[in-house]
Amino acid sequence: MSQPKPLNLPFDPIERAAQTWRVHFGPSSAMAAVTSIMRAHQILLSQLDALLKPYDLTFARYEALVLLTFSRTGSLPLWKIGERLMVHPTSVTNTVDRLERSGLVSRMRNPRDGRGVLAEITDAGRDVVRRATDDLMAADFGLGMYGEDDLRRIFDELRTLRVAAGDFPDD
Amino acid sequence: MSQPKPLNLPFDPIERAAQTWRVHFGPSSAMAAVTSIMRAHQILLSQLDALLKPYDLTFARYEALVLLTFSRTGSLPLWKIGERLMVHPTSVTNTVDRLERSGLVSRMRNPRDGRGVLAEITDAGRDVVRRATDDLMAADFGLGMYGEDDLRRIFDELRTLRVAAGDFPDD
DNA sequence: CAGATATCAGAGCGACTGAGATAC
DNA sequence: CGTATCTCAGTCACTCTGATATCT
Repeated sequence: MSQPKPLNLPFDPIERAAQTWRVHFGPSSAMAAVTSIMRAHQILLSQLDALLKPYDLTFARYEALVLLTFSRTGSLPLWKIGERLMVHPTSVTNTVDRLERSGLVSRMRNPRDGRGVLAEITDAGRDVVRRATDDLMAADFGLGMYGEDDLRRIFDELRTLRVAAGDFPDD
Repeated sequence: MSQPKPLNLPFDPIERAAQTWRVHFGPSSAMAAVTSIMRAHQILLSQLDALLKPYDLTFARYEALVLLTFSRTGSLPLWKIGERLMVHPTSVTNTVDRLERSGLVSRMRNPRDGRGVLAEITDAGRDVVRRATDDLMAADFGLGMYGEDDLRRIFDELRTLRVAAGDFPDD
């Protein structure tokens, strides 16, 4: 992914688009917000992937590893990984393939359900998670420009969207 | 892209991850915020791409078309499209290829700079933009659950990140 | 049996690198 | 000349669909 080129425009391209939008089509705050989220995603993913590159991880693979670290036994059925990370079953297969090839997890039959497969984190996997997490936390996940209040506000604000999308009930 | 599966979990997977994270690694608000942005991006992109599918457009291609609509002459050099949309030069070539194959834009030599190429929107392109924009606005860009204030707050909050990433100066 | 859990093949999308053509 | 613009070839990551095998 590399660094997201600094761009270094003399103006805010999203703000400019929003102004022009207003003239042509009308209200543009939704368009500006959606574009901001797209760009924020792009910036953050670039930074995180760059931080994780030395460990031969992507953010998606890192998240899967962390999830396994969190489980009591260090292993989880693939379907549960997909559920928690909110990704497609075939993406889980792919992610676990890649982690297994790197020796960070290993596959086992699920003794409690013959249909299923468990991904179990290896010692090497635990070691990589620990070091990668140190790096990510040192970099504040690319969000070092925000204070605690801002971070919580971003989370809360986007939670509304996730609830509306049907991710989970609003309590 | 289709609808982002409603997920329908009985709990917020990001909140749960943040709680566990706190126990294992410490403060987790940055991790929760970053994961929220990732998920928000995924939800919105799915919805927008689904809305645009009838027009054989992706959101990236739609943005390029809109940009051309906004220009005085209906045409822009490719490098400028890349600058405004914040995407890689080869991605612009690819996007314009796809739009050209669909007959929505056409390429011309730049009369003012023989090195460059202009993408010019066609009548068919203008027609598609108009209809697609109607649909997107009717769907509030997938952000209908927010009010004006929320939308502006989201934009402002994420602007800080874009400035810090070097996209443009903070005035 | 129907339903759940993977996996595989194949496609699309977008991002990138590196090399090259062309024009300024 | 060096620089800027664009294209091409190739790689990679992620996502999805549709089909299949296996097990409950």
